[in-house]
This record gives sequence, C-alpha cells and structure tokens, in this order.
Amino acid sequence: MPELPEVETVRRGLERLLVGAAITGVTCRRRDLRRPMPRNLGGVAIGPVLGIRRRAKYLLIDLPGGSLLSHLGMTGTWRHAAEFVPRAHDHVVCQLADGSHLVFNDPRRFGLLDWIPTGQTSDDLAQLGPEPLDGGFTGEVLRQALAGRKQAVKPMIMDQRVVVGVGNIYAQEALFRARIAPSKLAGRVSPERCDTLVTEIKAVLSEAIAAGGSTISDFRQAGGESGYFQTRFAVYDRAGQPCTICRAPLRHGQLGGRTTCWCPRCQRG
DNA sequence: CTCCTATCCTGCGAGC
DNA sequence: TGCTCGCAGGATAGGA
Repeated sequence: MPELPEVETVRRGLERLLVGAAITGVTCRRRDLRRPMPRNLGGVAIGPVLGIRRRAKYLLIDLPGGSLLSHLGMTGTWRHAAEFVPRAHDHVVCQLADGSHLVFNDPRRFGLLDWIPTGQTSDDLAQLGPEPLDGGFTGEVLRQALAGRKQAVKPMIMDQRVVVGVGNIYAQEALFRARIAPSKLAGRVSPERCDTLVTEIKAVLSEAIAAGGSTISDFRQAGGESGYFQTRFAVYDRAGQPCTICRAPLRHGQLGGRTTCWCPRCQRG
C-alpha cells in the first residue's frame, strides 16, 4: 500500500499508541513473508517502547534491546486492538502490557519484519538514498544521480538508492507537477527541471502527509482511520480523464513494468 | 556497471 | 451468478 506519506502516517499513529506502552510478548503465526522472519522475536522484541522511527518506507519500533524493523510491502498493515480477533493474514501479534494487541497483517506477504539488535546495522537500510524531505535532498543531489543515465526518469526517482519513499503514485504526481514526461531519459532532464522536480517531490509528499496519506484499497492508519489525499490525485489512475490544467485526455502506458499516467500536453520537459 | 524483465503472493474488479 | 483474466501502492534476482 504504502509510500512515504502512508508509512509516515502509520509511524505517527504508532507513536501515539505505543510510546509509553510496553510489549510483553510477540507471537509469529506465519513467518514466510518476503523472507523468513527471525525465530527469536518473542524473546527479544519486548520491553517498553522507546520511540517509533521511519527510514524510507521502513518502520522501526525502538525497544531496550534493539529495534523491530518492518516494511509494509504492498499490502501490509499494523492494527491496534483491545482484543485480538484473528483475521486472515494476521502474521504477527504483539501483546502489550495493558492487554491490548498490535497485529501485523499482510495478504500478499511482500512485507518484512526483522530484528536489529542495538549497536548493529541492517543490510536493509544500508543502501538507501537520501530522505526526500531532508535538506540533504537538493536539485544538485538529484542532478548528480541522474547525470548520464539512459533510463527513464520515472523509474529512477522510484529507485530507493536515488531518493527513498517515492513509489508509483507519488512519482507520477511529482512528474506531472514538474511538467516532466515520465519517459524522459534521466540524463536529459535539464538542471532547472531537476530543481523543480525536487521541489515538487517535497511538496507532494508533504501535502500527502498533512492529509493523512492516501487511502487506496485497504490502507488504514494504525487506529483504523483513512487518509484523504487520494481525492487530490492529478494523474494517478486517471487515464482518459481530462488534465486538471489543460483538459487534454491523460495518457497511460507501462514504464519499468508499472502503469504510468501523464498529460501529453503539459509534460514535455 | 546499467538497464530491463520476471517474479514473489493474494484479492478484487471488469468482462464475458 | 460464477468464472477467468489482468492488474495492484514494492523490491530484488538474474539476464542481456
């Protein structure tokens, strides 16, 4: 489900629910997610929750002995409930000290859970590029990453080594706002457009976070609330509908194996 | 290296 | 109604 705004929304929800709470036990009901889950979670991922962090699309629940790392993949959710009432695809159940439960559910099992002991680093986090909303992500940084590349710009900004957190929805929205054709070769995007693209990536992600993320299919915040940014999509899933700026019909095609929508008139940069 | 494709898995909506 | 097909927000292995 989740790109950066949705994961950040989940992080805020978990922070509100869990900081000050304590995990007293972890039960794995099924461990074969994207890769097998570690066997010892029940023995190590316990204690008072010290904080909830996000890096790229990963969530980290900080505990005294280390951090519980999770990635939601396409369909993962964290659900908090007073009572654990099992549902299909509930893979992990954390018991909390107040008797409530935190459940990781993921039908497609593209998600991931792991344990990072305090002081150790994670291979999952090692190769990640800059956070898009940090000051370190600038037009110059993007220019360097795109320079000389013969790949289309859209798959490049979805590459987590270039910049993290941008997935298929927000890549399309940011390119539309920056007026860049998704199929434009990365190395041919002008320096000015690189600046604009960075500005628009930051803008669209910030606006989506402020809206509580986008609710598509089953995305929910940890408390069950919905985001509403999906009402503001300009191009995503709008093939054939009129461009919000020029009214030309939006086109769609495949790019890097992913469906992509754009305005053939507005996006020529 | 770089770029592209196929693939992991389940659920859902479209179309017949 | 019930079936099949294609597609879905991510990430990565492997081939060209």
